[in-house]
Amino acid sequence: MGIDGDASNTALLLRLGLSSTLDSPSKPHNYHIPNKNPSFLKLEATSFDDEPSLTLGLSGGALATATQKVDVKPAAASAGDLYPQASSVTVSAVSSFSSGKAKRERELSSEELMEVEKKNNSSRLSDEDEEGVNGRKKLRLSKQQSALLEESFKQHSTLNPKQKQALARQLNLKPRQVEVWFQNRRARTKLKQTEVDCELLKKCCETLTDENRRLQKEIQELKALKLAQPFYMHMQAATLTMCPSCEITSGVADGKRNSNNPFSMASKTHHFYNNNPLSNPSAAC
DNA sequence: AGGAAGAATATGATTACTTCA
DNA sequence: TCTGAAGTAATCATATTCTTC
Repeated sequence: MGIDGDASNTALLLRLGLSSTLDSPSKPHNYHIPNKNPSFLKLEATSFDDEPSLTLGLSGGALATATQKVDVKPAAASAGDLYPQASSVTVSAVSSFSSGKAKRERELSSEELMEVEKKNNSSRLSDEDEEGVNGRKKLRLSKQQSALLEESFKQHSTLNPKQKQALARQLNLKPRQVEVWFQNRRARTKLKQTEVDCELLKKCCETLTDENRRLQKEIQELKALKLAQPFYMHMQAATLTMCPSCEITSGVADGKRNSNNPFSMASKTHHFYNNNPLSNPSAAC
């Protein structure tokens, strides 16, 4: 897939390049291509038809002065020998202007490339050489590598460049691979956490549903009680006015008020809910 | 054969730094 | 010299692809 994408980009850019004059790019230094917007790229490239700084000759190095990225290209090509999955090497002159590839080629610069070349005889190299350049080859991390990565991840879920380099050296991997591993690891962690949160919310939802059901039932019971209220209110008024221990004298008035407000829980609780007015009227006190 | 795991890739956003008018 | 705009590079999150088991 990635290769197809590269191919299409290549076709586009080559076409644009050929439509331009290949010599003397007039804006070699400041030319900027928004690598995240192909349509914009096309527009801008055509609008600069007479200033063809986008002519990325397939011969490679033709526009070596165009950008810093192009300077990296020969090194990237050598790295491509090591890492066949980076098949974009064949179109590196073009793809170096697209975000992902450009980044990777950037990463293969300087000391890393030296390191990569040092590793020419590593076991991984022989494996990848055998795989050829078609399609990407999936690396299988060894248990030791995974353990060390996990250990490192426990300490810090993100790496600074030095840590990344050191870890890559230690693991005999590319810094990019370490970076990718950490990115994926963070993503997996987040996914796991999301799943845990989801489970938690489900349980919470179930609890609330139960609670809601219980409260609905209670409402039904209260409504049923309310139907019988005239009888109870009558009793209540009489009882309250005669409460011997509290000597509540406002019973009648309160009783009237409460009868107008059947949801007055304080009075209801006092007289109906917590106590049986029929058995012991003064117990609530 | 089909699914899961996970490595790799693509893409967009953000930030810091540099350059230049 | 200061400043703001534009360009560049690095890094991250996220989504997706694709290989391997």
